[in-house]
Amino acid sequence: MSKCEQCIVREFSSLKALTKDELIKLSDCKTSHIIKKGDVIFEEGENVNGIYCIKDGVCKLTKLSANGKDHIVKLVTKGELLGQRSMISDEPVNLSAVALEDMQVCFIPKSEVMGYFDKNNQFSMNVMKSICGDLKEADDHMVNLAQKTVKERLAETLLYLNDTFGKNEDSSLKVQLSRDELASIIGTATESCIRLLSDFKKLGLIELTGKKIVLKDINALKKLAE
Amino acid sequence: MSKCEQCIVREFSSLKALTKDELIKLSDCKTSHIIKKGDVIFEEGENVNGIYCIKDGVCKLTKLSANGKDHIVKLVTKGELLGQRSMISDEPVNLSAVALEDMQVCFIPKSEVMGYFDKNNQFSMNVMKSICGDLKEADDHMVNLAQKTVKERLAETLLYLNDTFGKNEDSSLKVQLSRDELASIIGTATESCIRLLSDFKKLGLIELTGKKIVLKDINALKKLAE
DNA sequence: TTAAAAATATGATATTTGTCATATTAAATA
DNA sequence: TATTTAATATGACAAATATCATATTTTTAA
Repeated sequence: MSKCEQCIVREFSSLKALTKDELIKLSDCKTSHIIKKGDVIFEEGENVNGIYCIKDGVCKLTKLSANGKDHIVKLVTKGELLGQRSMISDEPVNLSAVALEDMQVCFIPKSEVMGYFDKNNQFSMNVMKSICGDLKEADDHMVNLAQKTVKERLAETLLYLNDTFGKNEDSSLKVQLSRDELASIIGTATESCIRLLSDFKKLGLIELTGKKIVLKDINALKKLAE
Repeated sequence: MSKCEQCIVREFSSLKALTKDELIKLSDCKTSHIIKKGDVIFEEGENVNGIYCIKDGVCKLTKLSANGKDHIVKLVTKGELLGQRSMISDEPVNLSAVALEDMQVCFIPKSEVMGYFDKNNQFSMNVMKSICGDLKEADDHMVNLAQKTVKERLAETLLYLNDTFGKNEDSSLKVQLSRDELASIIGTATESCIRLLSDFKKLGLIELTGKKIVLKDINALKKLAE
């Protein structure tokens, strides 16, 4: 079993506050998992009873809406934690987590994590800050959904994917989303999303090759996103 | 200066975890304020450096969008706290707070509150749970904005106002919002909001008398909201 | 490899929502 | 109270977006 001490998740997440002793104990109680693209890590309504550390890969957090469609609330990538809100609220998770690519994750049981809250104030503060960051992001996202047009949201989302997850060697966006998934981030019909991508292509803003998307004119996209 | 011990805010908020000693100290360092309807408590981008306790009244939390319109992210009422996220993140507030009716609030400086985090674990957990609740609410709200029609969102918002803030003796909604404010909760143009209210009235779902709104057919509204 | 299934693309059209113009009513204030 | 200003209301129209149909391409799996 791999040690937690040099893990990328420890480096970037709230877990960076853990002491040597806490890390050794953590190494013993965690379980490692390989998740295949498309696999469900947990589903809305489930009792997860712990948190997941993402060692590698990206997943989407989705919520089923009343009309039966999934909405993608957030993308989460390596170095980040999953399931904190649910653990703290002591409630079932309110979102589903599905792998967008092959992933490596570790699971830490709730009993272990709750101990850190009691004994390690810095850890508590880190978790709080991380959740506060999510909340601020959610507020921003909300206002965008309420006030911006679909075109603006698409441009913004493409820029976000570029900034957050970077590019492949062929300079296409690293995170590959289906048109359907892209539509469910920006909150529109799949056809509308496809149509706007075609428009962007015709305007020379992007290049489309199968699922691959290359951003050709970042400045123009920024203007479109306002 | 009034004591914090019997205050409604202490009863319902994270502050319920404070000890007798902490409460006595708190009574000394807090400042009380009367806020008039329409007054700004704080503005997006400001450094607040503490939290507000709402003893009485309701306020709106708004965020300016790129197109210059305000969006109402959340309504906050007596017994609740304001400014927690900003204080924990150590950032300017990301939302403005404006009184919807006359309010009584107390301000507790950051230095005082941060001390509780170090010494009182139950207080920390309470704050975390409260912010986690906000985050879950924000996720729900986000999906509604992305997936529901304006009509569905209006019906849902009317029901929410009824459930959360209750009715006056004349059975009209207690929180009085202008059509403009209502529109900026549901994320639509003021005229569209007005038009849909008229439709609801014609269908016998609500009654309109000036600013007053009476819900006549809750079940039909529930069906409309899905 | 080939057939079947799924994803992407595009046209035609309907519906929803926004915008602008203009009444009408209510509220503020001189 | 009278006058001004702001809020509410409604019509006419334009723009944005969704829906349905269908073609094309890509992916999956027999």
